[in-house]
Amino acid sequence: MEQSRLPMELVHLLRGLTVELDLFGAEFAARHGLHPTDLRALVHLLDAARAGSVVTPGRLGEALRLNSAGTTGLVDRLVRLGLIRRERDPEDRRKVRLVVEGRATELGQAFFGGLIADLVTAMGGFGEAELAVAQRFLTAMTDVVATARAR
Amino acid sequence: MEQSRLPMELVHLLRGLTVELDLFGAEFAARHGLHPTDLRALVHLLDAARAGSVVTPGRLGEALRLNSAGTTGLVDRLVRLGLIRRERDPEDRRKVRLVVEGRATELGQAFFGGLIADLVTAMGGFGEAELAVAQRFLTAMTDVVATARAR
DNA sequence: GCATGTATCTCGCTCAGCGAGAGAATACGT
DNA sequence: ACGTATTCTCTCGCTGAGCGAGATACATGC
Repeated sequence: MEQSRLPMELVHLLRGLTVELDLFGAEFAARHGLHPTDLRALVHLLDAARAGSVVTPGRLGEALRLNSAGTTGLVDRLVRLGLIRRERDPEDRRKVRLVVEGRATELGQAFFGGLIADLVTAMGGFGEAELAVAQRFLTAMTDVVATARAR
Repeated sequence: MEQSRLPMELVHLLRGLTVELDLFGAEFAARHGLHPTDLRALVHLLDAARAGSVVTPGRLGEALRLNSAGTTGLVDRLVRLGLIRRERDPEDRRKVRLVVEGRATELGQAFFGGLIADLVTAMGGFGEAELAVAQRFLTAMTDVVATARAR
């Protein structure tokens, strides 16, 4: 029988949170007729669009750990759903730019909008200093996972 | 141009953390020749085993959002990998008990062991009061997601 | 006993993703 | 310039995870 310690409880909380977020995403995806991978791609594309960076099939596939054949299939699906369109890069005509359509932004808003608002509201129950602690904590944990992954 | 606020930064941190953890899991799974679903199932089975509760194909499929056909296939894979075995429930002979083998526990240890140790070490950089804040924060965020999911 | 319900499995199918490699455009060495 | 290597994307054929429909076996209420 091991003693109940705070760190282990926190580990389980972290895992539980990711499980909930994954399920939330999976259920949202299913409700909108797209696959988990499609949603992950959408998130990546919207992030890039907000950051103003160009996404090509190659970069998208790399981010999602798909090979080129799978990536082509994914992009085909997103195009068929009217979420993105292909555009030849005039600078390097081997490349294809993936441009997000209005529908994609709307869908992203529907996905994140409500949840983000709820999360921010819940953060209202914490003081500025406490949120700063949470920030430091999350950053530290993310770094640990990223480092472990790199190994 | 919106002002940069702490809550939004925290939302992004939460998302980034789940992405890292998902990738960590996916890469571990690939390295051991199993699919993301198999790993999710393994985690669920080990959790249940630790809690001393019985898992049937029905319960497992429900937890993973698979239908009965997919669940049978999943269980077949795990059996073939030597991670679990089927056992008829003597109380209700329609049911099958999924019993984890030693290999499964070892694999779970290999998956979680190192990461958990690193996470706990990183938590050493925080005071008791700070960890308590992190705990309250994570609990609140998990509740928000769970509630949003239930809607 | 018979109908109804529950737990699991079988069958046939769809389609996401893989490996291999082709096609098209660019970069580079000489 | 010119052929060769490299880069980016797409095509083809295939495997297998997961689905819908339904079969099978056991349990339970009338």
